Amino acid sequence: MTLTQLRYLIAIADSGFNITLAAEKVHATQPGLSKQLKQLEDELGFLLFQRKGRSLEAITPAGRDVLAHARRVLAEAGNIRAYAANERGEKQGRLTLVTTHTQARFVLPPAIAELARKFPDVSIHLQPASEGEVLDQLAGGLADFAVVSTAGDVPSGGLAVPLYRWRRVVLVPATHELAALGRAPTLAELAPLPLVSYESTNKPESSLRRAFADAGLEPQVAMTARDADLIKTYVRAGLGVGLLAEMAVSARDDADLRALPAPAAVPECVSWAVLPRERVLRDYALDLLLALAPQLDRSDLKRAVAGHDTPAWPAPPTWVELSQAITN
Amino acid sequence: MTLTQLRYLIAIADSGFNITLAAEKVHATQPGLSKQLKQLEDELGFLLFQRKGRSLEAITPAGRDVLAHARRVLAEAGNIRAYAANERGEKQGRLTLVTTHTQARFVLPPAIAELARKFPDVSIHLQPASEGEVLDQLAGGLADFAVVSTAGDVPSGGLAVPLYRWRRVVLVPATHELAALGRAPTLAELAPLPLVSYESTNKPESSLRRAFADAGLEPQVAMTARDADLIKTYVRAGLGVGLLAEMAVSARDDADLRALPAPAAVPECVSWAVLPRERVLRDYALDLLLALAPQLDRSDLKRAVAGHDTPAWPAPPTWVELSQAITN
DNA sequence: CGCGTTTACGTCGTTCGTAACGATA
DNA sequence: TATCGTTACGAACGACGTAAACGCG
Repeated sequence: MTLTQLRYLIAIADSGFNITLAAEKVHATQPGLSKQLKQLEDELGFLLFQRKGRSLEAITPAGRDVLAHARRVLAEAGNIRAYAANERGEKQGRLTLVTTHTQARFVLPPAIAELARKFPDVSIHLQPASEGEVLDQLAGGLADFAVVSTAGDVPSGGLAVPLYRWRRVVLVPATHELAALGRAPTLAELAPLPLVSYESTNKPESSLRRAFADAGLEPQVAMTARDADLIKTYVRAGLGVGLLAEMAVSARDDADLRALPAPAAVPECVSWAVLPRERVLRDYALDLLLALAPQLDRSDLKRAVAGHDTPAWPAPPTWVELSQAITN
Repeated sequence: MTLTQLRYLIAIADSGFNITLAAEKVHATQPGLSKQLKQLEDELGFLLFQRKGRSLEAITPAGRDVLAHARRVLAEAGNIRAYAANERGEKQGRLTLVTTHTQARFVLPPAIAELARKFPDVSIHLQPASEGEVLDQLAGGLADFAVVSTAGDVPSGGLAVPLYRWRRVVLVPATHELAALGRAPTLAELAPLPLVSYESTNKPESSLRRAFADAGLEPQVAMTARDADLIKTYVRAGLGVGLLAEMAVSARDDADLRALPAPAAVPECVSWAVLPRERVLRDYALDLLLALAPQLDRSDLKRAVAGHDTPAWPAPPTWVELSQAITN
């Protein structure tokens, strides 16, 4: 058993059991992978993939178990390499983030721009995912860290670092009746109106639905969309009243719309960075995190990542405070 | 970076930085290890060991971190091998248990004898350790599982499986005044007498000390010893009243002594098997566990080890019930 | 001068890529 | 017939062991 064999095994499994495709991914030849796979199977004493004729058809149950362990082996080997790269002061590498659209579109850009300026040889990969998928992707080892939002709970699946607090806003065309209201509408005022909001609103446990339900009201959700840009588009089209994250509304781009605070009963949210446990992050990943959350202390963060203990995090600023701190 | 290099690294660290000694342990030559170490250091870009002249003097701080990751890599690789050996129905291998003297001397023998009969090609290694060291050794990956006892708490550091319940007994020479008592002595009756018990009694948080303290009494501990045989020896010598695990007293070997139940205020203990998380156990290890605790279900156990969830364990029998079940 | 590490060197095994072959849809 | 996996073969690389050299106590 060698690290190479395990790497090939993973590549084959991740290529849909296509050895030729896997060979390209690992920059090797197809017969090379074929042979190494056979050697690994010989050493272990059983087949890792079910053959149909000469083709690989599926992974065997035992293969699935071996694969899971192989991923851990390679993850740890990767940790050693990442640690060494940090130790050497290496300035190039990859950085993969998994996050939702709102974060990627409205929050991350300045921090990522700064990172790209400071580390021009780091290739940055944004992995978009829906609210629910983010932490799954992270658990799969596909990203260096995740950025997610919750209304209340601390996200699980890793070391959760609070970044900032934010509220939702009600967004309407300038001609809409609510535009002249001059204050936050109440839940009761919103309930009869057609709402346009995020897909996650469809889930019964969404904080928005809960807020209405707690007030004995049922919201009229006219439409849900995956991202804030779509929501704004349909608000402009007069489809309904937008209810979305304050980060998604800009004074410059959305001058034709009017934003009001959401009802007080709609709870505040917190955005978090979730760092996978047992994963060594490159120093530039911590840099990005610090750019996202200036209130954090670098050595605190390093100790938390290494030591597996969760310190008392500094209270996260509001989005308004944070965005001012970043632009200054 | 190869698995071989990491294995050599660990061997060198575990041999007190003596490459020659490490080479013997891994069945390779000394120059081979020397060269592989150098290659690994070259690839990582920094020294793993501090050199003094030509000798290795100590591990560097970075080396310590790399070493920790390397151990995890090799542990996972070992998991793959163990899984494969199970899959193949392999009947030979190693089994290392870490446990206290009482378990090794009075509880494990019949179960281990059965294991040795069923798996003659498995070499069994009992790693003795004091009460406090057991779980540390387990965490270090040095054993397949641990057997420990607690008075109340569930042991941490792995998947804790309750094996049996047991009580302590008061042991005196046949001529001792207590011998004729015919009932359990009270704490007050024991308090003035010189006691002979385990070393762990010295710790203020020991369940024995707590029982006396809760009754407003202070025990007179005349002597502590690491193992039950020593305690019995000194009880025979008239040094005091023995207070020890019921498993350690046998009707046959200790006919010259008299055993009384301990005071009711001395709490019952539970013996546990603690299985390291994230470690694949060989099937014969589970066999041994089942021999130790017949009330367990094999598939329950397998699921618990694989699935990381702790099921509702069956209530453990008392030692008396268990020893009858084993001898039948 | 013994102990332990490093360097040098020759051999062997292994891996890898190219090319040809086989099977399948 | 196109696609994908296996087999065959030759070249290159790398690992390993023996032997010798080097430093240090």
